[in-house]
Amino acid sequence: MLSNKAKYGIKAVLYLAQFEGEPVQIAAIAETQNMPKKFLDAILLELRNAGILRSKKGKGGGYTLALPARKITIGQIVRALDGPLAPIACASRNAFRPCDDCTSVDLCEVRAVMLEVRDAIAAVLDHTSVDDLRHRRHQVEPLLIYDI
Amino acid sequence: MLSNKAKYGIKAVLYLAQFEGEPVQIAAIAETQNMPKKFLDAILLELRNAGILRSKKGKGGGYTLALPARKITIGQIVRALDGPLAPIACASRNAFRPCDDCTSVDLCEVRAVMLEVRDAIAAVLDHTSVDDLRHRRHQVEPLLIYDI
DNA sequence: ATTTTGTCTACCAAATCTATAGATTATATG
DNA sequence: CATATAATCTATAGATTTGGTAGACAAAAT
Repeated sequence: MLSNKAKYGIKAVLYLAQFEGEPVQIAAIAETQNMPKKFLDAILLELRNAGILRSKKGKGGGYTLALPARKITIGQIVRALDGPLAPIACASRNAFRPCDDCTSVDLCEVRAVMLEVRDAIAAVLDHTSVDDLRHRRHQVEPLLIYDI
Repeated sequence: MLSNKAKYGIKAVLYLAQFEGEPVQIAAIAETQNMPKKFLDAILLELRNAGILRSKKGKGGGYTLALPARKITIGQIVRALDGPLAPIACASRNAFRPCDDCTSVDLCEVRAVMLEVRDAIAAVLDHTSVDDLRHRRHQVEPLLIYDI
């Protein structure tokens, strides 16, 4: 599940990517992107602490990307704000934690599928950069094509 | 995110699949599978209402699969218990709902990636049946292979 | 020194998750 | 019919997470 926090975070980074290097203030992002300013405060701070953004205080300050847009993946942003991508902790590759009720981690069928799911999610999010997303054709295909 | 509810639900269905047609009582599932009985009560009821399980009251009663195990997918179970697979409502194909803060659904980049994610998740869960999972070799590959 | 802008600490309301308790209803069997 | 069995329904409740808000503080530019 993608929280509002992560959604705002992605949108904010996407917005920042438009201003190569030039600092943008929180207030400007909040207004143009339609997000609560104070909430965005905390989000941008987390992204800064994760090394995705850079900040500058005082007049003329604001936030910028800490890396080129093609080096920042959506996966990094989501992980920084929502934690591991895996649907369940025992299926996480970077933050594994066994279930309390599980007798055998290795034989758990639920874990087996959820590992596949986590890999499928990571395959998408870790291979989509902010730059990719910005230049993507987002033509929405008719829903019927995908309904099985 | 997979809730405990859905995890218990999958495990319970998997367990039921071992007893072709023969009713199994909630208490028996709860004990052998290490789940809170009363919680499981509610879960099995939901799965019954979703047409995945069948129940029989009274002596000799219990729960059975309502369909052959190869006709029940993990996707069905998860949807019945946790709702839509999509990470965000605007990216759901069966339960679409636009975001409050979104100005243009069609042009939203977040939605575009999340649609891909939802398809990736569904591809796994809708193509894995209870039967598949039961007979799967669940050898766990070394984690390193998948770390990119 | 003052203004601007990010940073930090605390707090809070609402929703969701994870159950639990207890009464009730249907079914099989003697 | 009486009884035991097992699912079902209703109600409630604690814990955690989500989605914020308020206000003081710190750094930088002018």
